[in-house]
Amino acid sequence: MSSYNPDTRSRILKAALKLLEASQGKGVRMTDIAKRAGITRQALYLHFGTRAELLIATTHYLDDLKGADERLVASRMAQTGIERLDAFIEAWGGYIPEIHGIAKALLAMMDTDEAAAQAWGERMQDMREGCEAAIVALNRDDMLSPDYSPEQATDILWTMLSVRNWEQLTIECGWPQARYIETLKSLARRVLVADRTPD
Amino acid sequence: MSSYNPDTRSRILKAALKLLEASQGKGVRMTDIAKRAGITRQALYLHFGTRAELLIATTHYLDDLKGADERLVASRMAQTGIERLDAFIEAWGGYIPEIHGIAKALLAMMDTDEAAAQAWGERMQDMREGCEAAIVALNRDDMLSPDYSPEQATDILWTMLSVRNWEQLTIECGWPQARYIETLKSLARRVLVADRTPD
DNA sequence: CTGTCAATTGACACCGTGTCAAGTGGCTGC
DNA sequence: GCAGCCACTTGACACGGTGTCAATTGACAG
Repeated sequence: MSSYNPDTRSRILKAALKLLEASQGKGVRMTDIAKRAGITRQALYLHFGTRAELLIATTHYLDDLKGADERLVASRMAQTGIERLDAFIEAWGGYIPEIHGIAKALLAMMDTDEAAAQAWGERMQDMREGCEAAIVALNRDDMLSPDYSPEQATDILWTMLSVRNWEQLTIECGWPQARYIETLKSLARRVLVADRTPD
Repeated sequence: MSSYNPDTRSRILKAALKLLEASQGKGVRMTDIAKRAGITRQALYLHFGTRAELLIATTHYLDDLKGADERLVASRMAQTGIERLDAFIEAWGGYIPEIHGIAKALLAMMDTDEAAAQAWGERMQDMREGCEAAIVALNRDDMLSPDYSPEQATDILWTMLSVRNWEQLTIECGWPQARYIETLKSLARRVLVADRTPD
């Protein structure tokens, strides 16, 4: 279902990636990808059954390329809960711009395409686990705000770190990436970390 | 361009609204709306030039119906900055579920349709003004966190209150509406209001 | 020399939006 | 009572994008 000439296959993935990055995920058609990969549109379907399948494969390709797992796993090395929270925000927040194009394309298909919705959902679930791990670490250190249960805190962190929010702050509000990261770290602390006022 | 039989026109708007609400904005075609309004698809185009135009008209119809302006303006009556922040979050946060269906449909068109993008952008700009007013009031009371400029604070509040975030928390995380409102109020305070620890 | 197989060419179906031309039926004014 | 207007209908079609199919080409392998 996906193992013809491996050379062509990765040429397709590269083409898809480039186009999606360049156009921020908007208006990239099968024809365009084929053209850029130097094959015909129909040949695309010899490698990927549907547009959604190709897009999903592209995200995995990107993950490998950028070492997504390594980055996120690294954030688990941090000692204290707070360090871990910071490290996770840096890792994920720094990864968003890299996946933004493809993420947007997938996001746009979600409403109409079941497979796309599921694939994106899975990725978001993975990301959520990172949030949860940070919250658990915070809680272990007795530093989680008493206002929220670990689950609620996870929901909040997960929502704060959504791709849409990154889009809104950096693209719509014009924040530089560095400010995005710094502000999100500060926001997360204010919201999730217990006040240590009396000490 | 939009003034034939006013009866039919509002029947169309009602139909569009019902369908968009019922289906959360997903998969509502011109045919469906026409059918529900009791006319043909082609007749729709006698009243609204394009799907985007119809959707936009539907949002205005909804605003009138629900008294959107009144609600949001009411939040400006509050005395202190903090009251105003709370009032605004309650007003807007309470309005989101009502517009969610149509908002999602419009949101989905944004990538492909210039007019839809612009219309949604304008609405979000209006909403942003509400955020800004609350921030300014907070600042006037000397209660705005020194960590953020009024503009940055507005960006943050505006992003926190996005429809997408509401969707994620209520629909994906399963939060009841009341919890959404309460949590967002508490979040906004923690983030935007200056610490009054020493007194 | 034959078979295999990736890829090509060209055609077509499906869907949803938007357009057009000709027809229908009701109400209005003279 | 009929002429004309006008909202709406019917039916057809174009367009763009995805997905499918059949027949063909050309390379390489045994």
